[in-house]
Amino acid sequence: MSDRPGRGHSGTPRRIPEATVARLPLYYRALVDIAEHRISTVSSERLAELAGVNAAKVRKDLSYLGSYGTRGVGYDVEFLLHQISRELGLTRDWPVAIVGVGNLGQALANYKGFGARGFRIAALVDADDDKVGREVDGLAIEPIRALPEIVAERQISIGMIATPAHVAQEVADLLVAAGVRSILNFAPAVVAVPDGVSMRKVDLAIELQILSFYQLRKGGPARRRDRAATGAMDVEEGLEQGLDGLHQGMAG
Amino acid sequence: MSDRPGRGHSGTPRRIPEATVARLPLYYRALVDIAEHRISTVSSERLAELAGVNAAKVRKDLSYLGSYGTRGVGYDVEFLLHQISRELGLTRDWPVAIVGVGNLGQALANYKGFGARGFRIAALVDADDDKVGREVDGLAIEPIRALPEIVAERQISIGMIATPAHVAQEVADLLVAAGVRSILNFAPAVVAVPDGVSMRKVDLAIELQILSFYQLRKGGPARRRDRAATGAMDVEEGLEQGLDGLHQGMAG
DNA sequence: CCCTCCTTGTGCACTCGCTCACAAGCGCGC
DNA sequence: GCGCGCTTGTGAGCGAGTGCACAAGGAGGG
Repeated sequence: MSDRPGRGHSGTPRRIPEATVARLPLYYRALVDIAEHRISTVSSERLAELAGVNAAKVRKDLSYLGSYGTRGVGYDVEFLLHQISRELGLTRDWPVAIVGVGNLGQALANYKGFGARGFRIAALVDADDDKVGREVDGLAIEPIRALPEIVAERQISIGMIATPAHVAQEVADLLVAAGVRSILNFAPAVVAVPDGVSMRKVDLAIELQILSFYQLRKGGPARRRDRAATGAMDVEEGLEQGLDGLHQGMAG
Repeated sequence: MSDRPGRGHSGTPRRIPEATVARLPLYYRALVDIAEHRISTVSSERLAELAGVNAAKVRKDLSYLGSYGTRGVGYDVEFLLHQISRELGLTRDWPVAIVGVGNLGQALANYKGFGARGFRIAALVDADDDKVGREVDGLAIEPIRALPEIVAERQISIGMIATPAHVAQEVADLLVAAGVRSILNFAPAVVAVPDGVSMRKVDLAIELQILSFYQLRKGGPARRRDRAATGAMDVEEGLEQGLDGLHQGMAG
């Protein structure tokens, strides 16, 4: 791993395309799996398979980070894992605040998949005074008027909006005013943020509508279901053993 | 996504680009808002503003559906609403099955935003026999081995995977084998489906990692927070009234 | 009936991302 | 030491999506 050819400066080596950034977490996840199997080297082809993308894309994506592979051999799993972690900021602690502790907010607070990657729920905030003081997963719900102090004192960098749609913009404004620069919006509403603030949105209803669009073009929901010609029997034969596996594994 | 949008030549007037399909739900939502205000006509510019996109894009997107506008006037709100509803299949009933009734599955089952658009939770399925029989939001949890009958009898067309990652592929196979052709995957795992089955995924951890990537490039989480030069005071002045509004509106 | 105003619909140029194909380069065996 | 096989890294071509700018064309007033 000799130093990168070209500018070996502490800043960004190259500009990483947005599409690549969105795939880095997939590679990260695949690499964690591989590392757990005590495998020390992985090819772009194998990594592509595990991440559900194509091999050329993997190579090009990884080349944006630097020349971390060895021709004829592949990528060192641990080293690549470290590089991607560093690039994504997964070596740090990222305190997160959840605004709106309804169904979704509670589910997010209880979700165990975050902490492992360094995303730690550091605050639960709600405007409903009846909810304030209640605990969810060991964390007390706090009033939204305390947001500025909470954000400042706990160094909160990411805010999640899990409120009804009609207050999403107000909540976003409050988060921005408090100093939050990254927002993940779960409310089904268009939310604008000023320059310098990142916003991503997750909208379940939209995903369903996209699915229903394509399902319509397949013959609609009422049409008689004919087996897909390819692979139907394979899947069906795997059904029994699938059930066995599920009973052990699926904890919800 | 796995299925190519262009393949079915069953009477589609034009092929609608995938990017446009993904925006139709935004227009739909904006139009519903407009219709509630008793406004009968809307321009592409106004619609763009409400949907959070650019006006030329709105016009091009809508032109794929047909020439539904009137030059010099705009679009008829009710008519356009009807056309988009029809295109997205929102005039129909779409029974949905949720597999995996943990935190996320329960939150999805309780979420009220679906039914209004025709997406009705018709089944809750889990592999854990201790959960079977319990009710969530008035719907009993059923054993996963009953999935084939459930899907067939209730005409279920969409399946949501809300299980742990390591069983997501098995659950997807079971859904496909049972006849489901549209899947929304919430499990943080790569899931492959055969041709003819649509799959979309929602991964909260990935969204957070993307946010943290960009936040790192802004100066990182530990840096002292300096107010954004532009607009900071405006936002802050709006803070008090924002709180007032929130107390009335935010029900969580 | 015509003219003007307004907004739609779209041709065009540009950017971004994807895929292919292949040269470059590393390790290993002979 | 040398070639051989394997895998990376990347240049080039291509297709999708975006935004501009403008022609096309209703509506309404004079």
